[in-house]
Amino acid sequence: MIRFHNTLSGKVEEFVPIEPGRVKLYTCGPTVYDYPHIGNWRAYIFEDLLKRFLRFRGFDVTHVMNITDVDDKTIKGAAAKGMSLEDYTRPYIEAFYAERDILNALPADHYPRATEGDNIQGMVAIIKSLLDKGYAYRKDGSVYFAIDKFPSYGRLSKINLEDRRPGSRGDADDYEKDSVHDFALWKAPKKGEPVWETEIGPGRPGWHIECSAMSSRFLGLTFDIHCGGVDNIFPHHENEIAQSEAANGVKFVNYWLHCHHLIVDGEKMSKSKGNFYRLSDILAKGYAPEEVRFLLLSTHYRKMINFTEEALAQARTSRNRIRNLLFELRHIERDLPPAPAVAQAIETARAGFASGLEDDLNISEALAALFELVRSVNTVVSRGELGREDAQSVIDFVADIDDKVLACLTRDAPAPADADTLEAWVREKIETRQKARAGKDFRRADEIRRELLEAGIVLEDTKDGVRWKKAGTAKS
RNA sequence: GGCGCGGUACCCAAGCGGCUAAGGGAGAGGUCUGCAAAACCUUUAUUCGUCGGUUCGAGUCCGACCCGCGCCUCCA
Repeated sequence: MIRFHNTLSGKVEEFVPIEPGRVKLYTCGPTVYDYPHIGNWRAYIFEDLLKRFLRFRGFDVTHVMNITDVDDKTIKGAAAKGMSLEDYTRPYIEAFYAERDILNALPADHYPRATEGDNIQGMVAIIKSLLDKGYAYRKDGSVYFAIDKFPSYGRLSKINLEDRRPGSRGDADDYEKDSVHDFALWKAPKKGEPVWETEIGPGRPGWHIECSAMSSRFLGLTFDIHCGGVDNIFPHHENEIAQSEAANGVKFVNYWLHCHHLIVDGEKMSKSKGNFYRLSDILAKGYAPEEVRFLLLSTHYRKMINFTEEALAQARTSRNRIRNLLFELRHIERDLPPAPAVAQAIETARAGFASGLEDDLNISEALAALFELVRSVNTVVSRGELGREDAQSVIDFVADIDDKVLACLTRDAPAPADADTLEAWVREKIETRQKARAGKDFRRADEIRRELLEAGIVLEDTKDGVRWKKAGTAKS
């Protein structure tokens, strides 16, 4: 049984899709006024884990992620550079796709942009329906949603509007509304802003309406899962529910999953504090993308991650424990009959891994199952009792869950163009060192080993000869 | 003020009513090794922020309190 924490109920619930075997998933994507930061990736990697797990369990997942390319920030940014919205947002969209691939997140099936194709028309249709039904009203060319017409407003965020602290609302809009809590569906034209001529008049969409329109376009009026960061619960997702359910008269989303924030060195990431990181900043420190992904993945999605250099280092050593086993297994050549204990250990790990993730994506439990396999297999290896066949079974199992779910264990960086010359150079060094060792010239042998280490090559002297691997790529 | 999250070993982190409190890192001792690396074995919380309560039995449920944090305005 798969269970997820549903923000709507505040509880962990059994997951039952609308249509057996299929999951319709919508995740709030980037607002492309700037490059994505590592906190954004926490959310997208959580969503990737969710999607991969559902596919792992055999569901056919349709995933839609919107790209917000028209809002206050993109308009302002484009205006400041004297560019069109499209030209202004393009590099950020491209960076988002590029980083997604670097972090090995699966692409969504659709990435609708708000300004693209008929999307604005879709939004207008909902707004029109809301006006017809009396949920929305016009004011000075703008259209607002009247939240007092929608009694269940606040159900998702558990916000009682009467309790909201007076004076803290800091209305950023320059528009007049009947009630301060009402939100804009459609914004009247302003100088220097893009304008769409539509049935409800000229203007541009409010922020929330795009998700209502674009989710329904691909997933239907009611769909299974909607994700985002906790900060989206209010007002964004609350407003989406109000708009969609008022307009359509049916439930909008069955399961709302929200991930917690990532903080850096114990503090919220912000540009003014100077603790604002992009993926490229982390990679520049010498960490591999897979190590970053492992860290983002290895903390439960509803728990805050404290992103620190130490956490990154721990993610690396932790991940290396698994990779060291795979390295070891690839060198096993003995032919021994398969040990029943190994097959048993693999099955235990497979079951533990799956049941951990089934329980609201309990990644700690899933990884613990994997690490228990690592230890038990290492034990057999250290006794020299593991044969080639068993080794391959373990490799296949790890490759399988990595390929389908974790996506950060077995994939190696592409070999550099000069891989062959590197290989030859290392072989030559090892040979020289072996001669030195044979002549008990350990000082010379250690020198060579140190030289290789500085080049990022780790040597291991084993009974069956010397072997080498690339070290972690961090500078220290 | 309202809503919500968290406080489990040196660090990260599961467990959420009942066998000896998962797992990873780090530390200590041992094995292997010329020395390393990797790995294995042993070891590191009579105790789960504090104080009460419920219970035959509580990190696990209830209440109060202390500490840290997020949201309530754009934000993953």
